[in-house]
Amino acid sequence: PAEVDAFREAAKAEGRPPLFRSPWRDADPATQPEGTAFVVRLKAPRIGETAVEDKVQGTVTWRNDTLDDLILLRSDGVPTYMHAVVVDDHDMGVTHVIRGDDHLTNAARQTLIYQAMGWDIPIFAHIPLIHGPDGGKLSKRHGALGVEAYRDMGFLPEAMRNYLARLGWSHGNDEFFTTEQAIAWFDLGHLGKAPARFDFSKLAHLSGQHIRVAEDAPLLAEIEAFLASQHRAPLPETRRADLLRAMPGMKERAKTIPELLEMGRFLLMERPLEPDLAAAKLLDPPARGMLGRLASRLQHGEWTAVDLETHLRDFAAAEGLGLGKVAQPVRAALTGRSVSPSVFDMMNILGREESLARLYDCAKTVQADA
RNA sequence: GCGCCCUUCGUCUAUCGGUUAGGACGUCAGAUUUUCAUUCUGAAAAGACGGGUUCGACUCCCGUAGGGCGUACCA
Repeated sequence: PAEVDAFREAAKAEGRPPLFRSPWRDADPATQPEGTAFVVRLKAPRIGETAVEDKVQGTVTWRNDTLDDLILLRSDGVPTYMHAVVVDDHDMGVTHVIRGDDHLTNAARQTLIYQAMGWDIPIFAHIPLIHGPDGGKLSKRHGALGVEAYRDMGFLPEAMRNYLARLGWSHGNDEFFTTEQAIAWFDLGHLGKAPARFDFSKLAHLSGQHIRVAEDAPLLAEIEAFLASQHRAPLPETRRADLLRAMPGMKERAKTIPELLEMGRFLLMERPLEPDLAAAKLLDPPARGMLGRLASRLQHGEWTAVDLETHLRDFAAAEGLGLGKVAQPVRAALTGRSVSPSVFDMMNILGREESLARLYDCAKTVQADA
């Protein structure tokens, strides 16, 4: 090691490439000093060039004098990675080596080992790396995240696969596809060569698309898995069926699992609801009075989403109000929020009893105030 | 420093010598809508730069600039 360090420093000082040229390369084994630790290096060719036929990068060549005599066995006798992968891949009968672009030079060095062993060289494909949104390298300290982090953010796994596949690879103008389609379509020929930047907006958009076309039951399972991974309380058994019924209305307006969960919140809340700031603003005294009159009117009659819409429209007309003036306070009373799925859908799923109870909760408050 | 690679709208990409350079995300403007989100319509937006080759270059070649990866007795 001391010998190598000294060599490198001298080389640097003289402006030569710091490739180590061992003085022992051609030495007679008999002249080896007794008892000194040593490494075993590959006696690599110093003339000619080495080419890697890469399925993505094309033919890439290196002059052999720019490649050094890499270490095969460390002084403690343990093989290096470079040596071990080649032997392992050969023994395992590996035919294709597909990995990150950062291994491209390793392909050249490994080719040297394959050639020295007289083994067939596998097919190489070095795919471009992914960079951060700022174009910089995607390292740990630059915000690189493991897949678990994306799961924790609530992106649908199917969307994540869709997005990642599309990063650096294309299939014509297809942007949205299933994992099955990606598997059927994927080919080394349509991979790009340049690194791609990670774009959260596009991922979110795709996630929303996948949520919208997903079946209700698997989505509920995703919500439960999400809750579990966040160490949050599981969904009450009694609410699962209602949540499933509400799912069509929920999934239209969510891009991630937490957003989906938020849309189902109205089913998970217990009376009396605590309105947030925006909802409280909608529930001013006149609105509360109006809710009381509406609730009374909804005591009887059909209770389906379409009937409810008709009733609310009629009621709004009777009050001389636009539908929005009625629906927003109703939404606030029903959910404690200003954002939610359709009020008609929610009332339908909540049922007459619970819906009216929530409306009366708000109507009562105004009487108490007065 | 040396070696290798990369470079089309802000971003992901299509194009494999002849196109009004297409699509998607995002942005902006409209429409629809009970909120939000959708959905729909429209708009702005690109071949890093300089030389060649060619009847003709985003596309092929050279150079420049910028970026990335590699350069361990790590994997």
